[in-house]
Amino acid sequence: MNGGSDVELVCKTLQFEHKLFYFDLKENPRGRYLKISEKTSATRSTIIVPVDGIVWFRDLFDYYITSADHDGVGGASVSFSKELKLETKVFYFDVGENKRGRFLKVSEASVSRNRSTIIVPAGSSGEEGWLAFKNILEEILVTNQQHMEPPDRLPGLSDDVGAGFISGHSGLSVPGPELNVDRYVDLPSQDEMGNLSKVMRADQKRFFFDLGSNNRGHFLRISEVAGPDRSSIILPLSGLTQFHEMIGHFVEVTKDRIDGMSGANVRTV
DNA sequence: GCGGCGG
Repeated sequence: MNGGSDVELVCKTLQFEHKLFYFDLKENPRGRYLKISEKTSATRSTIIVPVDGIVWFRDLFDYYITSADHDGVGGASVSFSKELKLETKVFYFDVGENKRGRFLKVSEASVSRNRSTIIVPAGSSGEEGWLAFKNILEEILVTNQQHMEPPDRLPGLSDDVGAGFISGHSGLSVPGPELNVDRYVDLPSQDEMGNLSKVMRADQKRFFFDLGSNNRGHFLRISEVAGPDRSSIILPLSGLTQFHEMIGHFVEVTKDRIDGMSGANVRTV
């Protein structure tokens, strides 16, 4: 509801069948987001996607396009439902079919707002609608990365996932197809956030966890050190909660195999 | 000249 103050960075429209989709990449002090609205003559509905989610939307559309191709057209309607958790929101992707054709329903559920939904028709001869939609997302991703480097990173940590959009460096912490791990690794500028380092061992291996930051934002570096070699993964803090859930998932799934061993050899440096 | 079963 905060009208006006948000800057529009990119505006695109897609007309498909009798719907008109608006894509507005906008920015406000909390970060960037993509507003996607679907407009028909009587109806307008909107979902708000945090910048970091655009790449996932692109991938999901791609997924539905390719898996629909791979699958026979006609026949039983496939319903691969997926859900995408971004910050405080959950987006649900569902394919459906009725007499009008196949469609992809994307709905956003967030606290304190009623669920909003956009529905993207697949098209009559394949998945042209989804394809066109994906292409727009692609263009927006490119524009966001190339021409629109955010000015200055805002101060403050953004691992508070309850707070809404992450600040400042949003567009650059996207775990996109070309995540530049090297760039992160070689610009350490470490420890301006505190002494938060931990080490753990598993079997013969040692793993270091280090919070760090560079001009692109804050991150957690997890390194496996073997002799002179160190290999790391660099996790933007915006992904930390999701990472945690991932680990939790696998802990759960492998529970019976690792019972009694957890936590035995973790210590703080 | 459309239309999407959830509440």
